[in-house]
Amino acid sequence: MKDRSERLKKIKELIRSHRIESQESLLSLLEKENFNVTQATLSRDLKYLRVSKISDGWSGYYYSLPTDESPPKAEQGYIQDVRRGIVALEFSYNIGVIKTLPGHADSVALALDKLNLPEILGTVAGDDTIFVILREGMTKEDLTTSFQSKIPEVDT
Amino acid sequence: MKDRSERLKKIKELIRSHRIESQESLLSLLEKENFNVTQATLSRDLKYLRVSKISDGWSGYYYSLPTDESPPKAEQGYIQDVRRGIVALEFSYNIGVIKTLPGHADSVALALDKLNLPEILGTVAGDDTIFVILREGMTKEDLTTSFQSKIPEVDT
DNA sequence: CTTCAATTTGTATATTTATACTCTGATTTT
DNA sequence: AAAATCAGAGTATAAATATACAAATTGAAG
Repeated sequence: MKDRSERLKKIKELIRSHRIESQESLLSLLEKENFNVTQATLSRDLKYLRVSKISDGWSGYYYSLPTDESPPKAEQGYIQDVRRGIVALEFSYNIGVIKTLPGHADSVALALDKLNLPEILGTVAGDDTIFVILREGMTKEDLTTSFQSKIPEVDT
Repeated sequence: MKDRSERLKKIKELIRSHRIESQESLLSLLEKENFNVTQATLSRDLKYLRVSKISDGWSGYYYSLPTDESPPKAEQGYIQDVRRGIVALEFSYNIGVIKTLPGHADSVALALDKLNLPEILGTVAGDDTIFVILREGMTKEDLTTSFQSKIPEVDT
């Protein structure tokens, strides 16, 4: 059927470009694109597409396409929310390494800078990786606390 | 703590060797091995391990370890890229600075990333310079060892 | 040994996701 | 054209999973 495959395509596109943490939020993204279905259908679509929900090992979960479906396509970001672009965050001493969706490091780093978090001395962005240098005395915990209090909501 | 890491190890082992379709069934496998925990703990373990539940596309779901836990694929091509591009490598604490031929930083860094070396937390590339952040506890020596085992005949 | 802070876990529950059942409309068969 | 078959989707609900909170445990500092 025509409608279904259109929808499947759009779902893949959305998953590639956004950090999506639940079927409900994916659902509302789809609505914005004028695809109106229920959560049940979405669940079936995701099963069909072999999409998996994986952990960033830190603050939550997000959907991901199977590896042979997620090519390194660096596309223009419509990321407004810092958290939405972040795929993983780990620390080594005073340096944090953030992994983002491909091509999104730049915009996420910019957004991070704008937050003016006291813990952050500076950032450097590559394509899908950001280094965050912490100020002396600041810890990973300080940052995550401050971070979560500044970032009001997740997804839409 | 001792118990936890034992358990995590066993969980990885079980996931590698069985098709596991729910936390409950994983739980009972663990019980047989004398690990007694609740579903909640298991959920947290799986999050920590970044285990994901994936669909086989038709009959159901099963747990799977993240790809960098499973056998590495064809990385031979990347190895050549890495070898060819590196001009110098020096460390300051947990940060390595790699000098490359002009304009090559990007491709070398990409190749480095693909190697998925356990010592490397992340990289960011400029034009002819790459920063490499080491994981906590890892040293320059660990990296060069691991590096040379994957890439014979490179001086650092 | 005590105290304080950090980690780990269990309990209870909320949230999220899968699915049994049913309906609809499209397509094929007779 | 009616009957039979089938894929897709909605509804309601079951099943699975994540998490807030409190209790327990460990480790470090005095």
